[in-house]
Amino acid sequence: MQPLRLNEFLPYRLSVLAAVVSEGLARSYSEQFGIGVPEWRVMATIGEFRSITAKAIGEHAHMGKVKVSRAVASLEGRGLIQRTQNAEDMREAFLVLMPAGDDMYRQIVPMALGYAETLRAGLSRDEVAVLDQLIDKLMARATVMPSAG
Amino acid sequence: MQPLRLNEFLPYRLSVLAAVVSEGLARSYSEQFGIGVPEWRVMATIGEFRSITAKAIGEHAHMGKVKVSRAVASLEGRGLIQRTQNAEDMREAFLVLMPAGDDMYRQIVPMALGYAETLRAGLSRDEVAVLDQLIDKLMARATVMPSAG
DNA sequence: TATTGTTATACTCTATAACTATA
DNA sequence: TATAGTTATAGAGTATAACAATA
Repeated sequence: MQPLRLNEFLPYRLSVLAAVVSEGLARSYSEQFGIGVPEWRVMATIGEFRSITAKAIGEHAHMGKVKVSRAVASLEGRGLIQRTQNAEDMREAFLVLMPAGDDMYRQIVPMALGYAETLRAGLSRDEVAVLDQLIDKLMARATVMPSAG
Repeated sequence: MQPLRLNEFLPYRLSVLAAVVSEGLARSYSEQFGIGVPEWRVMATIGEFRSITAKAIGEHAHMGKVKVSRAVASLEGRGLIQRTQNAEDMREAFLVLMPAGDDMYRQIVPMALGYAETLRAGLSRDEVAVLDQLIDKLMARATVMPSAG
């Protein structure tokens, strides 16, 4: 049987890397702004699109509707975002950043971009490009794969 | 302000990729063998070293002592592993796979390696090598980084 | 005093499904 | 019937610290 060395095993390596990276960034914005990963992803998505429904956020930020709903409720309760029902389909609402949310967003974005920049700082321009391609390819494979075994 | 597009943001991309990859693999062994990620990591580490303490497992598999302790208790309760106190330091115990655990391990390893192989199947030999280097570099950066901002 | 490992506590997160309102 | 979104429930996972045993 082929040996399996955990520290050379791709799924394990990706999992640990993502956890370390995610925790490093999340610690910053959770300490400074008191929000968690789901709230950050919702704010980032609203900030990116300016006005968007909960469903579209879930699709864009890889979150289920329950998680989106709870993050939205939390952000709305803190006055960071506002929802306005769509008059043409009263089931859904458009979400936008309130001034306080926009302030926070404008503080988090440079910090987050700086974090990603620092991460990439050890890589050459070519390596950065290859990294992005590799992530895309692996995502495509992993998404299509039925399951192992 | 520089825009932040979530789907181009490295920490987010790594997080989603790792989650998709990890879930695909974990679904297989959880359905077939009824173990979760911590149990799999403990078994993989014992299988790799044949005999090892809980503390060393935690260091090797990036798990806290509480998580290791609970995974070990679960695996021991199912007769998959056995612990033997170290006569030279009675605080710790060496863990080994029992026959049933070894059987399971020998079924999971080829499946897990096959999964990783399928993941990499779309990559060239060069890309695989670069990927491993990139993960190492990013891990080193992320581990050293104090926090963002 | 420090270390290995376990247990307790409270807390958070999650998955599922039931539910409301609207289409 | 189907969809957008919320709420309920229960179960799993987590962090922290307290704890026992040993060094």
